[in-house]
Amino acid sequence: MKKLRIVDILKSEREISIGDKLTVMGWVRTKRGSKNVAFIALNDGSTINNIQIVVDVQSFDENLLNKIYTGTSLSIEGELIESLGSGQQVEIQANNIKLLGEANPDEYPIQAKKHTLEFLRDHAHLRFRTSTFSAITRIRHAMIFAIHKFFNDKGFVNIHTPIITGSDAEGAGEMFRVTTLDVNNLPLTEDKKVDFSQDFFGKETNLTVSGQLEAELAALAMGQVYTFGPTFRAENSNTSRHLAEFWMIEPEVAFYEIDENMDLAEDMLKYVIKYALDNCADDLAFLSKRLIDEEKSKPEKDRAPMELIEKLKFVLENDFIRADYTEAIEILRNSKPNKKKKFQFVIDKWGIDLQSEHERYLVEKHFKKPVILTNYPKDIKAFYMKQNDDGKTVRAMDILFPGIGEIVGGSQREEDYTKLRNRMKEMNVPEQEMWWYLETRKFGTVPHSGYGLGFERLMLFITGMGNIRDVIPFPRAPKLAEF
RNA sequence: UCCUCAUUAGCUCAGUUGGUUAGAGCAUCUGACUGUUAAUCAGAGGGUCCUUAGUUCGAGUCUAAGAUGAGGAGCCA
Repeated sequence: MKKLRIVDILKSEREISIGDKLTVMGWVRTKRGSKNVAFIALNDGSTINNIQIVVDVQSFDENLLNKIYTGTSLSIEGELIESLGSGQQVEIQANNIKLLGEANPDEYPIQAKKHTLEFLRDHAHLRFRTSTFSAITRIRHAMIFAIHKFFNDKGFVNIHTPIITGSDAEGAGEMFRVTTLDVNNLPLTEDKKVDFSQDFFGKETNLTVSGQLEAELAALAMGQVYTFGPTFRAENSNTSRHLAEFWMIEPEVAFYEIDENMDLAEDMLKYVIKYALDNCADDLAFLSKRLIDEEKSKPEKDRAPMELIEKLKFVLENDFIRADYTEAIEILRNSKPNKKKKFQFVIDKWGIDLQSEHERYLVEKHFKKPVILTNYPKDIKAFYMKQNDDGKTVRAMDILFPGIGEIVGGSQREEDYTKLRNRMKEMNVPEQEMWWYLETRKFGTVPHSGYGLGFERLMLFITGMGNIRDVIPFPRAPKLAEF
């Protein structure tokens, strides 16, 4: 008997016809019914949609049927029939039901009703079984695949940069230490410091906070490379936009100026959005509906101006705004909230860093589109960014998205050996630990650019979810490592 | 880490000015009924009111500390 996944049973060009026998396996979403007939909505994770199993109650053992609840796993042999009900086109008339695994309703926490996302976070091992989370998980896969496809089709080479790093000079945040030393009995040097020469690597090591520096090494030989790997930040960040362990995409391209870098980032974002619209229509429709329901409980002024799919199409069809930091400061300085001192941080002079409230004003109120800001003051950006001729700014670019803030951060890199070395000295970046990075500027240096995209931030945008802990299966954050 | 708010049945929530035996919907159980769509109808069971200390004759309700969660901020992707 043919074993089929639910997605393949429900699609229009299916392998089997009405009247054919088949086997289907999955988990019960709901069971309804009575003495004569029962209906089981079965889901196997292959699609957001369920297949309806029709059970003639009289021809089955009552004890078996009494054990079928939400969460129970079943193997069904039956016949594909056209549905007599109105909610679906086809369904399966069960001939044989095998109970694979019981789910005691007194203990099984997931019910056939709406649960809060907070509750599901506490049951992360079971939340894959909900419609919302299975939709997110399928979309997440599609986005991973789309990103690799985008870069592969453009001839990029994927680089696995190290997860354990011996350099603590990347300056991108607090790091998690990696050690095999006995933390209850640390070896000490003569001056009572921990003796890391006895550690596994013979030196201090940490989990990576960015693959960029290593990706640059590869780009300065391979031309076009990208990384897509786990990234770790030990910051005590308790927000809906931060994780301690997240996935980052970092393309790095030789012979690339900042404008080409912006084009690449915009093309990539639009490519993956289109990929989602083309390949995840059912899941997006479900999430859109879910979001609309959720918005109904909010006051009208706090509601999103567009529903999810409309928003994705809008971003796809419009050019991102490109503006200089200096222009942004002028816009903000002359803005109503600034003049009325509604901003918590009033914009008074050139050179200050933009706060979330400013970025949100630019994206959501002023431009009403994604915005790429460039040419930031050098003092608020990293040491490796290319210095402009004005002596004040660097060729940084941040892409700001509505509702999410900074989704991409990148720059043209400083390729001049002397300028880079001087900047490292000014910013107290230890030169001796970065000798390998500097050597790429000493030997055959070329202009190059790259950026970092936070994958989970992209997922927030694509799915319309509000909390980053709901777009990754097993979130890591302060006090959160249960699952 | 800071600010604000929250924590009551398995889940989502209500609970008046501090006052008798803490309620509802869903879920579960029992029964009825039905090609049902998170089925419906009737009934039943189900509580460490987050924890600790305090105020009070009396605390779900007031105070303090702590835990956990949410929203916002900082850091950033």
